[in-house]
Amino acid sequence: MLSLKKYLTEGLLQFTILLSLIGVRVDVDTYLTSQLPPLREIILGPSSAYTQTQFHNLRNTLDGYGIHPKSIDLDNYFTARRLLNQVRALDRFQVPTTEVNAWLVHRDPEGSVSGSQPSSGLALESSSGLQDVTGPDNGVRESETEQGFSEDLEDLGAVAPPVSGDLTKEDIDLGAGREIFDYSHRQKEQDVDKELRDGAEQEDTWPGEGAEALARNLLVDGETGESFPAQVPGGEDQTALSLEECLRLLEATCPFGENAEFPADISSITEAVPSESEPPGLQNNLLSPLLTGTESPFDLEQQWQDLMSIMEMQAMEVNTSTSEVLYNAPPGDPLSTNYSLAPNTPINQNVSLHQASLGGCSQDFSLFSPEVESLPVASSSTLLPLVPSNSTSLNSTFGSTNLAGLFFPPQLNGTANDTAGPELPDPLGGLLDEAMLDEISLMDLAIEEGFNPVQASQLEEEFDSDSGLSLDSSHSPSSLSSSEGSSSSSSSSSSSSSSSASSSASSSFSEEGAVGYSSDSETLDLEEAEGAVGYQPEYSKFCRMSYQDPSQLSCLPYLEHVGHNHTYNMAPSALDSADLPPPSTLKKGSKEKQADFLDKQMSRDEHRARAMKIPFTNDKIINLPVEEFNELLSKYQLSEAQLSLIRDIRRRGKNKMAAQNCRKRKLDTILNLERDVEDLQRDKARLLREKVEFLRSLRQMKQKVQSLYQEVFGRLRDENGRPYSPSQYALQYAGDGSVLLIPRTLADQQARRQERKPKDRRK
DNA sequence: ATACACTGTCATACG
DNA sequence: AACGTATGACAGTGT
Repeated sequence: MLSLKKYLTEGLLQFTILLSLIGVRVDVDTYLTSQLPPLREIILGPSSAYTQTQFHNLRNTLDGYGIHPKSIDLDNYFTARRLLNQVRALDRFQVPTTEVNAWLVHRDPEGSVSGSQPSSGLALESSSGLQDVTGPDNGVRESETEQGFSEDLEDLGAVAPPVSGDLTKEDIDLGAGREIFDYSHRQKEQDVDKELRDGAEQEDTWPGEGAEALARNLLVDGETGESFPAQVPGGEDQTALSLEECLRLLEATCPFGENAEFPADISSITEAVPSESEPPGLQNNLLSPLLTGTESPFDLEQQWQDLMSIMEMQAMEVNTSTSEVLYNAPPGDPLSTNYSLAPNTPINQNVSLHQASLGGCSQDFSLFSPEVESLPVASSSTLLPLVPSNSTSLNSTFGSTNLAGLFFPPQLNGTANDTAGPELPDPLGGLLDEAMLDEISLMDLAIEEGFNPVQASQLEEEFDSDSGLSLDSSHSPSSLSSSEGSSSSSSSSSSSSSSSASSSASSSFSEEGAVGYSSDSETLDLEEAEGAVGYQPEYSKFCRMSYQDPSQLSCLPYLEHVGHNHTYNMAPSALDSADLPPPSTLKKGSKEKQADFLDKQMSRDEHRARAMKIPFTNDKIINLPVEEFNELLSKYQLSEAQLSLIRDIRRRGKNKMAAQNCRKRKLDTILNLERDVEDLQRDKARLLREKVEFLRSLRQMKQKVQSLYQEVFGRLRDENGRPYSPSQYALQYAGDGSVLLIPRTLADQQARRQERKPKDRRK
């Protein structure tokens, strides 16, 4: 049995977790959050397999239920609902569109800078770029809750615009970003404002600088502003910049923890470098191969599914972070934001800013590689609209290549500079505005529904119904139970004492014979046993006293032993009315009603005890420790029938409490499971977000490397002052940090070797 | 009248 | 062995 139980328990738990992880969460949720009735059925009903779970295990931890779990849960849910509403309200009203706009603006310069001009990008990254980046990120994140899935969105969205520009930013995101999440909203706003200003400034300044100027900056160290002479192993010293230095800088800017891959990737650049295309087409080739190269490692479909699941799961987090999440990161957004430049598109105002930012970005990029962009861009632009429906296409998008393309604003498609700007926001905006928003709102509703209204109401019901139970405790003169059962075990104290106390209280007013159970076989014996004990008079007195003022009794616990009355649980009125004809018919009516009512609340055992004239309360019978209980019994001369009844009462009473505890435990277990599932889903979503972030960062790093590579390679000149053909030569990043210009064939061979290595590792 | 939920009780197993 | 507890199953009751 034990093993079976364990098996069931673990199995069910695992199954539940599996379900949640697989994405079946909905079912669980509906069950747990919005379908309490089924739960109850599970709990109470025959569908016990589920409940079988860890009750034994829980026993230890759940022991000592002082409070009814239902009530607790109800409280939690109501609180949660209230908070959720507040959060939502906050969301609706407090998230200014300007924030988003600001963010976009801010991003704009960065993206353009980094994307188009590697050298300048470096400088920016190291200095202002970094700061800017961190600022916006913080701001965005601040708006989100700690674990808000929006975090994901914002990160993606925020990062996306900059394109390949900020590795440092990425690093920041990945590294410190988590801790920043808790920033206050206010701070965020401030940051946003600041960013806005910065962005505006940058926008102003950037246009002024021509492509040439930017290109010149290539050799400038971002930090020192120092320029480096380039030295090429081949003896072509004409190159003005030091490849090593460039790469070193590049490396420095990419402190990624995952950079274990980095060197390989860089070296793979050589492979990626287009061999056939001439300088004009070079860049084009360069980009695509490099990006595509990374695609293989990741299962695109899986990632897409992950993203989808993120969106779903993030809904769970909404409970706590609904507002920002919903606002900034619509369920469908993670993807769209990831791959698109307009993460916050839902807000229409963003469009203009987007356009501006994108324009700049595209411009810069175009400067760098006008023709090349067509590849990635095309894929991205076409894919973006498909985001919602076309998984495969998205999958491809998710791949490094497409992602890269996504990062490059759609406008980049060849024309870039002027035209690109305005177009970008629209498609995305349309997606986000309509489908995404709808989805968001639906999710929002679903979340709310699932969590609050239904559950809360049902819990409420439970509570009410349960209050029947708790009623006992509330009604019961606590003093009675406490005093009488003073030494009783703590475990049984609350519920048992309450019930018994209530019964006694009600009994005080109940009238004999009014109860349907009076016909019990046991009652028949009562008459005989009646005479067994002879203190009726005093008992009745005390009994009345106790019922009239329970506290009194509690103050005088010893009195119980003195004035025991078989009819302890009979109300004074009950005694009178039952034994004697009602003195006055006027009073009788109201009294009878009252008595009936209270009588009905008396348990069967109480009725029986009363009928059998048991000289002490059921509470005592049930809750007294064995020793005291036996002691109590020994004090009275009780008939066999009475003793039997007392023992039954004790047994039943204890079992009753046990049953109540058992049911509470069941409910708690289910609720805990629910929470666990939610937590797991949250964790999963978080991990997926992180994964996405890493992938994105990786993409960006590769893009950056690619662009730097292009820059460096493009500046190399042979002895005759002619540029090297990318088809014949490639730059190779050596392990010692040096960069070599080697023949293409050699580079390809090396690249292939490196490709095989990881594969072998996997195997 | 029926279904459902809640509660109490019994039987049983376990510690 | 007695006692207490846990829990499935069933029945009674109320809605």
